[in-house]
Amino acid sequence: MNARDPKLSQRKVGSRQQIIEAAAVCFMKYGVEKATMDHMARELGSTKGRVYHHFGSKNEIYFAVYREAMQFCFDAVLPIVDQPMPSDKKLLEMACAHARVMMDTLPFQRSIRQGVNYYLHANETRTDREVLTELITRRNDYEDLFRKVLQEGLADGTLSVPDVAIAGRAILGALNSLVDWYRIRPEQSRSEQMRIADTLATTIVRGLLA
Amino acid sequence: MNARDPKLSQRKVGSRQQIIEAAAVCFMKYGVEKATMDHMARELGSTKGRVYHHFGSKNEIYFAVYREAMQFCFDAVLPIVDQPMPSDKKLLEMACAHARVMMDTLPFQRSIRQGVNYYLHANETRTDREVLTELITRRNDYEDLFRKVLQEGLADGTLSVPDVAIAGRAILGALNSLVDWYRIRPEQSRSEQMRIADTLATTIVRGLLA
DNA sequence: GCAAAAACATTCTCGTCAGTATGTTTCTAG
DNA sequence: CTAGAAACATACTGACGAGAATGTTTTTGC
Repeated sequence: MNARDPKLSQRKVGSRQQIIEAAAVCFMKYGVEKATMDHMARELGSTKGRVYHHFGSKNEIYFAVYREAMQFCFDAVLPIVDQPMPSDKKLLEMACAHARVMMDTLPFQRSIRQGVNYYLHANETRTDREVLTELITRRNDYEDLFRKVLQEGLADGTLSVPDVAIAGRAILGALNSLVDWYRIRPEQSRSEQMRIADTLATTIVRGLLA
Repeated sequence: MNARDPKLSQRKVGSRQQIIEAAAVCFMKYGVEKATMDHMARELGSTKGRVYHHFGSKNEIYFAVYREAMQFCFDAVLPIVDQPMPSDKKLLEMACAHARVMMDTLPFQRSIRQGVNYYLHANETRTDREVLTELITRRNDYEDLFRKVLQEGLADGTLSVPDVAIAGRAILGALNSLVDWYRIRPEQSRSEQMRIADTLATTIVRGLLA
């Protein structure tokens, strides 16, 4: 499973990371709530003790998964935002990048989309709620990237929508739906994956009319 | 809560229906998994006994909620499908109707979107799995309504998409996202609700380009 | 008006799972 | 080589919730 890294300055970090990935897989496999600490441990070929050594609670793990999921998104989309480009083209590229991230990091994205609602109504501790709202804020910042480009598009005349907020929801709704219906198929080539992302993004941006 | 119906020819049916509605509300309020039988009973101003008199298990209730949620969708969209109309216009109307149903029956729709993943990986009984796959089939039939109109639109030249399956996913993904971000506001007028549905549907169909 | 059946209430059991306590191994510094 | 700390493993507990068992009331057929 883990190649013995001789330069283990931080064995700890590596182990933590392994746990986060195993958790994401379990969240996807069993559902966020049904996934137990023992599931994660087994996924790691290990035991609960290890998990609780690095994380204080199941919530804490979920939050870590959430944080990383969002990071994946930012890493993929932010570089595009910074490029000088007509807004319509930029939006298309961002949408495409987002779609690709959804597929590439499916366990993470699936987890956070399942879990938010769960953790929202839970009677967590004060700090838990604080962390959660922080993460939601971060997600909001991410979605703002799309809304901002829409706004720019209205200004420079390359885009046209009746309502930026609703259009933003539509875009992300369509893109995020990938985590519900996309299934990883081993025989599916990378280029086929790209085609799906591209087709989806294009369809959303240019609409359905002839 | 419930207006005493003097013409209680079927008290049973009424009681069952009450339970289903209460369950939907609880599923939304607490999340599908966290919602307990006691929650539902309390929502009804009653006890678990009543619930278990009408339903054999929590799963059974969830399935009933699912069934009804789908029925709402069919009832809203099927009449439009049968009307003679250019495909582009028909698609727009269907999308708009679907959006309205999402808002009007929010507790139901939210419940089923949360729960599917949950119940998918669960180690239910044989019949539970059968019922679930039947419901999923039904949902698929529903989504086919949209794909079929897309296909028609390709034929009659009013619509144009690179991939019908993906376009269908995009439409429904965008529309269904409503249950995630739409919040019922008492001060919000019905017409404002309609505007949201209309704007969303229009945005999806005609795209974002200027 | 009266059985008996349906509708509902109350109490208990039993399994599950997050979290804890404590034991054991592996690393690291001196 | 060795003490102590970090990284794990193992065994346990405590709470909670689904569903069953059982008791009580209300409805309906005759």
